[in-house]
Amino acid sequence: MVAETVKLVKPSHSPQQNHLLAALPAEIFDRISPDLELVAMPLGEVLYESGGILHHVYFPITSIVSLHYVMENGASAEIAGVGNEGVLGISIFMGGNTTPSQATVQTAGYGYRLKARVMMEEFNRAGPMMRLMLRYTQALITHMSQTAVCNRHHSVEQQLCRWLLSTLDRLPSNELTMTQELIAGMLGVRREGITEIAGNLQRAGLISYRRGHITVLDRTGLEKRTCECYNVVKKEFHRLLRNPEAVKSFTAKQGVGFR
Amino acid sequence: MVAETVKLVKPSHSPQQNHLLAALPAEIFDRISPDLELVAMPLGEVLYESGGILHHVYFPITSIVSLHYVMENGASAEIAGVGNEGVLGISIFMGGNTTPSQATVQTAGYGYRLKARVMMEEFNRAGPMMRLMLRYTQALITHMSQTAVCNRHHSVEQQLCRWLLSTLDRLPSNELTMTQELIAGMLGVRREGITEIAGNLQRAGLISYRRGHITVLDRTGLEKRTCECYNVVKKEFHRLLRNPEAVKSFTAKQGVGFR
DNA sequence: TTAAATATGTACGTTAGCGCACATACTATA
DNA sequence: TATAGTATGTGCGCTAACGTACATATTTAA
Repeated sequence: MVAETVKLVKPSHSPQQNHLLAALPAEIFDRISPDLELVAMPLGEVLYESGGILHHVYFPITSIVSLHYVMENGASAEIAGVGNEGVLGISIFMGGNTTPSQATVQTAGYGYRLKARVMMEEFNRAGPMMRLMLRYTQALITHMSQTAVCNRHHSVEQQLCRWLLSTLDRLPSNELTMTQELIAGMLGVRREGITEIAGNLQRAGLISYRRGHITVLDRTGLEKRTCECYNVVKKEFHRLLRNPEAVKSFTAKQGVGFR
Repeated sequence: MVAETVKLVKPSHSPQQNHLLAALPAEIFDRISPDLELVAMPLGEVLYESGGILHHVYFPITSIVSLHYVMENGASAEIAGVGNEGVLGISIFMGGNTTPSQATVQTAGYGYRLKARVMMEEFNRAGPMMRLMLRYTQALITHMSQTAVCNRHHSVEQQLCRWLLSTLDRLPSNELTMTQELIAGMLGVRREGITEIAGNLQRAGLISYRRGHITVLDRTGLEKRTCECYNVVKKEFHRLLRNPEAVKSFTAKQGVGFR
């Protein structure tokens, strides 16, 4: 009873909060778990620079990281976001050890990291860890592809709704701590554009916000205003990482949670 | 002498024309080569539909295939192009066996295909074939990422130049057989826009074209007009698939050609 | 040789989003 | 509680790209 109270007051972090780690068969999880290192991931921290060598893979649990590319003129655009459903540093096992894109913490929080060497040892067993990582990478490819299409064809309003929804999917509450300036940077659009659209959404009763905080009031309403891209990506993550059939192929135990 | 003439008149197709196949160590190539099937890939052929199950991987040699997503309203946009430097059907080994995107032949030609089962047998040896495929996938991820960024920030003229250059990189001559309508479809823009820009490029002496054919006259000129994306992707392919260090890790013999 | 189909050219009004210049409001710290 | 720093609001002209509607070439098939 006492222990339970303590848990409630100070909920301890657990690797299981990351859906990929949670999906590993016990045997594998136990093998890597001594090497899992809980790390704080403060807002703005750069996990890896463009072209920089990666030393760890990161499994976010309460943080969200943005994969983006910074152009020569300083402008940038998000390629994909990664939260508790995923992992950062795929180029470690895919090969090359570095990418032209950058990874920056977009929502502060915690995550677990694993030394590149440890990940590679496990990956090279060519077992469940490898299959899980490749499946996640395939899902990430869908995410990136859809971002490309979305950037081409959809309005900033649709994209903002999509971004809000997918960020929400990775958070425990319905409040995001995020300035409009930061969101504009993610989407690669003007801050003023976000201000205007956020105002519209607020007037429509879908969100409410104050300086640096956005609360989603009507999720369904946002889903109505966003483009098909949100659902395409969500369904594909679900299919690849939770679907029973898919899961059977890498572990007989359980799938990867994805709300 | 006679044989040589015959060769010149009717140059036979060879799996080595695909840079990935050419990069495989002899032992592995010999093992899969009986299963490599030369196939014609006519313009417009759909290699796989959105959501359709893949039965083969395709290694283009003279053809170019466009990976694109078709939206609910029928509009579409290219995510990446794949020619003799690559392979189609990565979701076979990445997992999931299907993707929301579609693959359509954009430039008619030939390619070799391999049954999914054969590819998987080789991939599952977790040797050079696996590492080569993962490295290629990593390069493709960069390509897709850059497409997303490019769609967000760069002008249609820059994107057209980029598209012409990367298509040229996969062809033996400097002439593309391609209507403006098709190009517009690839880029996901209006046909009239392409007409106008192509006119500009022609007046500037960079290209010349007639109904369904475009000849690049001044490659350097196009490179000056395109955005950084072209070079980012090109360098990354080179680094991942030709760089000696990279190559050493999957074969002691040779790298993957990429002009 | 003609007709039909397809490809390219041109024009014109519309619009989403940009760049810039500020005004206003909130928040933290002195 | 003043002040500086940061976030948000608003307006305005500008431009790239869009949608639409045709005109004019060029190729293929009848």
